[in-house]
Amino acid sequence: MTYDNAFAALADPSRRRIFERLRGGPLPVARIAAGMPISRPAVSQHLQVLKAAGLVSDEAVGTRRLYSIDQRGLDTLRAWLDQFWADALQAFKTEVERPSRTRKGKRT
Amino acid sequence: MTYDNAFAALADPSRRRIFERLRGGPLPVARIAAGMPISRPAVSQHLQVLKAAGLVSDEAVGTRRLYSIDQRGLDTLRAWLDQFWADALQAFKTEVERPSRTRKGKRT
DNA sequence: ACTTACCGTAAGTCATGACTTACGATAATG
DNA sequence: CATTATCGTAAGTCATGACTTACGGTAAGT
Repeated sequence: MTYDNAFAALADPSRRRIFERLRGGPLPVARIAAGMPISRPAVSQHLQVLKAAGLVSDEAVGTRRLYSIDQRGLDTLRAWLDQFWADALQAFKTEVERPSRTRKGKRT
Repeated sequence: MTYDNAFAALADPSRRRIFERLRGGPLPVARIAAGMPISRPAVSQHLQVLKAAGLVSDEAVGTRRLYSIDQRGLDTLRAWLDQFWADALQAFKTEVERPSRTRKGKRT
């Protein structure tokens, strides 16, 4: 249950952009920072936050450091959402089944 | 594509707690604020943020205001996550299929 | 009509965190 | 061995946003 960090991590636009950039596969830090409007140290700090949230993993390769997406964080988020999704369906179903003569019409 | 707001909204612990509290069905503001360590106006502000993110919807009932979970926000988040999930799988598969004779060994 | 209940908004305070520049550490290169 | 490349960390600045109290506005109750 570390979706606290996961949500907090993905709340920042720069961090989401970094994360999306890793979709194509592992990348070194300088490579990630290349297409971004912020400095390389800033990217490093963001990567640390993403790593702490279990969203990315790093691997030292020579003097470089390859970062890649870690599925564990994604799975955690998905589990949280799915739980909510099921509950929402349940609530909706309950409301629909109720006759509700005096209810105000809810659009779609 | 408003997952910007959705992630930012769920990044706050108080807001997640409010959101989780609505799993059981619609609730008035005072009722939500009852079990929380923050003031009622604070809860109102949080609800506004959640509403702007498409995560909750409100309905005026007399002098009260019932807030309930809006699936649209959840669907948006899920779509974003699923897209990532598919890409991660794709990248993994590609890497495995590559012979990689001159590659430096990647542990598992 | 007056009072009470329930809620949103305004204004102001204060902590968090997203940046920057500067520096040090390690590995490849010649 | 000296140099260069790549990166993480430290320290400091500055904006954002999460709270509070105070207030006004509408609907229900008597």
